[in-house]
Amino acid sequence: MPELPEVETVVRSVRPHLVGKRIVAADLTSPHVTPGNRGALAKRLVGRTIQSVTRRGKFIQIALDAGFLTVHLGMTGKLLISGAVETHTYGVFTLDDGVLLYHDPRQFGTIEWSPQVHPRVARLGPEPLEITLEEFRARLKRKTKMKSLLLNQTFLAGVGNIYADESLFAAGIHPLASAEKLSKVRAEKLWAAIRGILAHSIELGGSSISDYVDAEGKKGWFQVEHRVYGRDGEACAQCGGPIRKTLVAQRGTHFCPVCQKR
DNA sequence: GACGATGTTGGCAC
DNA sequence: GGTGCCAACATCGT
Repeated sequence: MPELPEVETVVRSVRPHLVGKRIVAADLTSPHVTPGNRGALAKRLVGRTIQSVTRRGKFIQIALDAGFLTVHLGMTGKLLISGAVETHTYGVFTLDDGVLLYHDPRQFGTIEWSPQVHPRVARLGPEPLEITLEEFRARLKRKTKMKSLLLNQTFLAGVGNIYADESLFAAGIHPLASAEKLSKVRAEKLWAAIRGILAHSIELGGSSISDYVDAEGKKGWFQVEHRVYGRDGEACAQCGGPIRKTLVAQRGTHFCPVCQKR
């Protein structure tokens, strides 16, 4: 589900319900989502006050008056500020005013506490909406395929499968194109495409592919703007030829063989 | 019912 | 530092 625009949307929707609230109870029930001693984690959280909720890459950082609660939604994670406890609800945070639920059928997501900024967050590359063109170009100097590089969170933080495919299409770059051989002009096109697409998606509340919703249960609408992702066999919006789907870096990769050159 | 695919990441072998 | 492959897990479509 969640790439940068979806996580940003979740953060914006959950923030006003959390900041300033105190955690009075935490019920954690998945060894995958909350590895280690869950009882000890719950105990550590009780009594803490939430100071801020921010996004870094695809991570949600909840700053407490002692340490950080870092949430990654994995493929199917959801944070909800209301609703019932269901089969795949693996976190229930009772607040002095309200509740925060974590729901994650596949349990690829994680909720972890750390005294400082989480090491997984510390390792992330720059934010795509903040990086300068100069720095972006400098970071392209790697012997790898563009699709793989865009998925690498140490290159840029927050781009996933959907936005990698959409950005490459918008810039007219083949997913297998070599990163280090990208021309100056095409590098700038890609830099601008990533920014434009992520920003536009945030405006539309992200992409709701299967059942993605924000913390208040609202769907996003950027999926209707997808030009290649999930459009295998459909006509390309630019040339009318068929969009193709292949496998790159073990991930389904959608592109237009006519509009995207290596 | 079996099989393959799904928005993510990490570990392993090479 | 790369790539390729597999792993975690549940659900849905063919």
